[in-house]
Amino acid sequence: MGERRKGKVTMSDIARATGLSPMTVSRVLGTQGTVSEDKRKRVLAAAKRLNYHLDIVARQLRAKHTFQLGVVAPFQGLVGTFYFGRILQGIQQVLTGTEYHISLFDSLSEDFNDIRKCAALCHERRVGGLILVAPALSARFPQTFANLKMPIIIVGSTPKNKAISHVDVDNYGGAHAMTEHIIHLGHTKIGFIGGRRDLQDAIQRELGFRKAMKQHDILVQDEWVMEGEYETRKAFHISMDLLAKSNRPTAIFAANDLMAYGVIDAARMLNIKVPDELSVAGFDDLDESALCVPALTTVAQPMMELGHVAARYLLDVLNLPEPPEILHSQLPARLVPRSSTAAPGGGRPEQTLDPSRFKLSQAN
Amino acid sequence: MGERRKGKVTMSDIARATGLSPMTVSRVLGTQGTVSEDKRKRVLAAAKRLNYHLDIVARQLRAKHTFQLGVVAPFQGLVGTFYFGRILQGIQQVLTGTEYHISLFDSLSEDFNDIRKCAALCHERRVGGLILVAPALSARFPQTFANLKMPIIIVGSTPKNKAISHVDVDNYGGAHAMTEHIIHLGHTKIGFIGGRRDLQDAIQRELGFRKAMKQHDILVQDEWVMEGEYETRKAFHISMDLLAKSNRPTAIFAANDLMAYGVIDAARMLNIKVPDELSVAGFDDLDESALCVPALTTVAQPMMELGHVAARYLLDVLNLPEPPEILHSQLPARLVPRSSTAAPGGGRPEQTLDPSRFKLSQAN
DNA sequence: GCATGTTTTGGTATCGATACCAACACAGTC
DNA sequence: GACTGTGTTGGTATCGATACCAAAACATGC
Repeated sequence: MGERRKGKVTMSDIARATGLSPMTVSRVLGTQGTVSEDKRKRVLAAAKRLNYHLDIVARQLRAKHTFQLGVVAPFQGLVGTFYFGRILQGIQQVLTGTEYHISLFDSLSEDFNDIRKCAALCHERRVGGLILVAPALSARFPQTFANLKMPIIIVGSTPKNKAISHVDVDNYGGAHAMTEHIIHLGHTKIGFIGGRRDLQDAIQRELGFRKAMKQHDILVQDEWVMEGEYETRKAFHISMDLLAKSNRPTAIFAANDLMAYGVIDAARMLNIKVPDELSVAGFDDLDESALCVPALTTVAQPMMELGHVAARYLLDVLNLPEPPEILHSQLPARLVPRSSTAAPGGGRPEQTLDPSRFKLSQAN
Repeated sequence: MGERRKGKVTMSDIARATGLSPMTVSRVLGTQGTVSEDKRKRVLAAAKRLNYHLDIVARQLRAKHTFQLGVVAPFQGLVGTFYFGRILQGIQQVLTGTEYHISLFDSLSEDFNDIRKCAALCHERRVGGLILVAPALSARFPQTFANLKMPIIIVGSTPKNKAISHVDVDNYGGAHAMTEHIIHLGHTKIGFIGGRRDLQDAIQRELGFRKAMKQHDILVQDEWVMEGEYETRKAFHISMDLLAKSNRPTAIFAANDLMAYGVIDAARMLNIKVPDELSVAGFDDLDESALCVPALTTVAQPMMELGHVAARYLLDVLNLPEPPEILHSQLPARLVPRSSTAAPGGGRPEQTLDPSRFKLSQAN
């Protein structure tokens, strides 16, 4: 049975083996076009017998369609993160079952002008569309890709150029909701630790905080608002200084969970009880946040859904007959109250050891 | 100057524009073969003027070489992790500057028999080689891919089939070193929390622990050895039970950092001081481990280097004229002593607030 | 029977770049 | 001038699958 050639088995080989034309074989194996049941079976049998594998490269050349979506992201700093993993999972979930696949590009791979190189690469590889995962976004970045004239969507950031589709989390709304949660608990002395002010999401979260404070006529104390760079260590230092002051806030809203951990650590060092003497809130809902002590009150972001929306949008652009509109989508962030926040002054309605700590948040 | 066609600009277009043959154009733009300086400039100028972009798909078809390396990993559960991010970064670092690129495949994308589908896919896409990132490894898994007869290397796991190359971290050695570190501090009452016993690395870490104990003639107390599933929550529960006993260990070695956090949390709940009354050690050296209080003594794994080794191996197989040997590589894990371990009984030579906490570990 | 419509099949050109071989130019040497 | 060698060019076939068109097979109506 093994009439193997040394090289690759092609459709022509099958055509020869079955006595049919290559075109008929293609119709069977390429899964389109009508072929009589009889011959279809003969072809499939021969394909199996010869261990045939379709060559996608050849198909791509002829079909002018690679069935690849490019995902562009800065490897350094993003790829190993919670966020990116979820987004990628979301994209893959949508792509599973379709013929499309992910092609990954590193937006920072070489030197600085690499953005253009990266764009050129996507062009060369003929990806059908691009998903730019970009929490920090220089203005030039999306523009360079927009010039490629291929379908494109930005995830996790809001570009200035309104002609470019994007999907992002409602950081503003999430921060606003969290601030209101803290206010409703009865706090008025509220501190805020933000992220780097050149990051879109950090800016939005701070704006949400300030807006809520203003709406409730609570003064934002400048010395209680700090920039924390989104990392635990810096937030810890800042908090040590802040909490050592005689006049300190009764609640601190950190713009991400990592920083909230730092605040909690600092409080612990200074023997300040959380949440009795200090409420702490974060943003992100990392896996650990449901599990740490005390379980962290935070804002969950629908990261996986970002991936869903982005992938579905590109598939629609590529496959629907209708001319697809530009998409500007903001997915809501969800408040997740846990036990690191409580009413000020220890009059606490919650237990210290929150039972919810032992339930995994069903975030996303 | 804009003599644009509506469709794609091809090398033939440039040939026509310059009056040269397509072959000469190819030699310039394909960057191989010798062409006189004069004509080279003419071609490059025309290419720029016409906004030419090389079509990699066409080249791939002719060259029988896609310059793609497949990276196969279970998206669910791995892609968003610290480990995977670092490995991927390592791979990309090696690939940067070469013509190769990463093509990502989800080993769990559909149903269970998908492993074969996934393998077929890699075949169809003509990837030059495969990197299987697989912390948990069924025996069938690598075998299915090995049948593809393409260069392949397994990362983060050690396959039974010795004919398949792999690169892994020396979990055994790392655990052994950590156990000795604890013993050298003076501990003899040492507990161990392992990972799931169906995971290779968990098994190796436990073996390393037991070996070191044996070598130092210290009895392993069965009730102090537990299975913790690599997660904070379970480890916390286990530790609460364990530490509440009248006869409890003076040191606990958790087989990963997440579980060590759980141990520390439990100790805190029970008012047991770390490291004065209980030393705690982990394994992984997550970013947080250098920053938490107390900074965690742990074992750093060279994840990025795993990616380096794997990618370099495949490039060598694909490009070196020599027949490349099968690679079995174990990279050493590095002991990172911090302040969560100390001599037993509070006779501690270290400060409670370790200054090293404020230095980022330069791991990887 | 013939005209007409529908479905199945085959031949051939093509996607865009490159491998291979043959042709050609220009040195330098006898 | 003829001969060899090196370096540069062009023509053509090809990678493997599919688009397009034409031919063939079959069914249906008059």
